[in-house]
Amino acid sequence: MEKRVFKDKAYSILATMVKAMANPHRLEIVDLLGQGEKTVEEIAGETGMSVANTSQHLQVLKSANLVEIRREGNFINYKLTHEEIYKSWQNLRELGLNHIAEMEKLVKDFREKRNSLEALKIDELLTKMKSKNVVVLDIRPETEFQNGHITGAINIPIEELATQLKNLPKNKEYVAYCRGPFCVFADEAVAVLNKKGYSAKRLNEGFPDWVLKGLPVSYSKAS
Amino acid sequence: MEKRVFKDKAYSILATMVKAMANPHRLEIVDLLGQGEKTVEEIAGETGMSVANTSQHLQVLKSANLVEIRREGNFINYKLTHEEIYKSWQNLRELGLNHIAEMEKLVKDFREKRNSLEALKIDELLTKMKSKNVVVLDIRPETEFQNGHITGAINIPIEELATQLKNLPKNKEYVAYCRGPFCVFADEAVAVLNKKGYSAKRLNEGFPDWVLKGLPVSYSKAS
DNA sequence: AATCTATTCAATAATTATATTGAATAGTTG
DNA sequence: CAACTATTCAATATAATTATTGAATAGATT
Repeated sequence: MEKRVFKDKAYSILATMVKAMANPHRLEIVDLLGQGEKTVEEIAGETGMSVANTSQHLQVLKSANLVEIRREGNFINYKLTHEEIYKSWQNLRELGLNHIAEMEKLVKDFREKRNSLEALKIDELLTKMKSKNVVVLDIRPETEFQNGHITGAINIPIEELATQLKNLPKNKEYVAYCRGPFCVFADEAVAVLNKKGYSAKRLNEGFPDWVLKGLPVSYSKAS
Repeated sequence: MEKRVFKDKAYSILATMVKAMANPHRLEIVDLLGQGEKTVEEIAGETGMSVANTSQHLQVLKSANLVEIRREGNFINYKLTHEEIYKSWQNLRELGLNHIAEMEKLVKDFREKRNSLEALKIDELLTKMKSKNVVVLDIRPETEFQNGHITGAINIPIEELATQLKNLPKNKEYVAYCRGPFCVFADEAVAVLNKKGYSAKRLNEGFPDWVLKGLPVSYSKAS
């Protein structure tokens, strides 16, 4: 095969894969599936899209082999085909967060209103976990927590936070995390906690980022 | 700002960036600019595109802040705005190379014909460089070599290989590298060397990958 | 200032991507 | 097997992407 033909094919194959990611909805789906498998309906619900549109975007991801399905009764569960796919997304996400001014401003404005601007990096949390009496809060839905969570974290889904406050002593330091930098459960939790007089910050990254760093993870069986 | 609005904006900003990469020609340009800055004409020449089309694609990359320009007389030099951009490309490239069957087959077929299938990884080259009498050949054009190369490598641009053979002893082991996995200078060099009875393999990765690993690099001034 | 040169722009045509709607399908449940 | 449910498909309209052509521009050279 000739040189130029080879290159054209190589870059085309890769561009096809990149194109499959090059859409806001599909990036959000990839981000969401970093938590584990989800049904079409769940994905539609989380992303605010219609089911038909969600399905169509999932087909695009599936054609590019970025996601695969597992049938379970009437439901079809989608998941990422490889962990590396989340890694690539994470990489692109960091590129945007670090170098697109518009992106920085968007996150800053959003977090300022929720007192969650002063966020911790994973490395900073690790230091705190060793030396301080810090409580790590997982603000994701219960099923995602059961699927895997930071070892030592306690699960308080955002809707339960208000009623759980009475069990949280005020003399501790709180770090809230959820799915990733664009997951706002943690921001909402920090807003509530700070308002009630707690010392709370959010973790910049989310659970999948913790996993990719090879840090300790625990699971809990559904009851 | 409302939750959904925030997410829509965040994923849209990132999708705009990813879209800027989601094209075979633009991926090739990003790959090429990993070697350092190039003029529009040079990029057009290397990629086999018309100058007008190249310019148009460069505008797309520039709008996304992936590349920036430096004027020099009549010429405009394009370069990547950040090293992380190459890193993201590298990441996507590896994803494709490892998980797209079509991609694996393409590379395998191409290299089999050139006896360059048995390629070394950077880590393997490092081991060899310590213990063996290996000669590292940089097959890129002279200007790219001068801009930075693997410390200890000698530069033999592909057109000069035939005439330089007389200076290469046959009792050594040769490892040829160029720009990256899709750069075929190294494959061509390996094909020539093996045909002439040398023991030669190509390096899987290219010079930018060596740099991103933080390995030793040398420069040479233009004469 | 006139000419030259590298690059960009504008207009076009062809192709591809997207969201919406409602119908079709495949598997489950009664 | 009929009814149901989750998902996919097909058709449509609108919008975005791409390569080509030739003209325009901005800076350098004479």
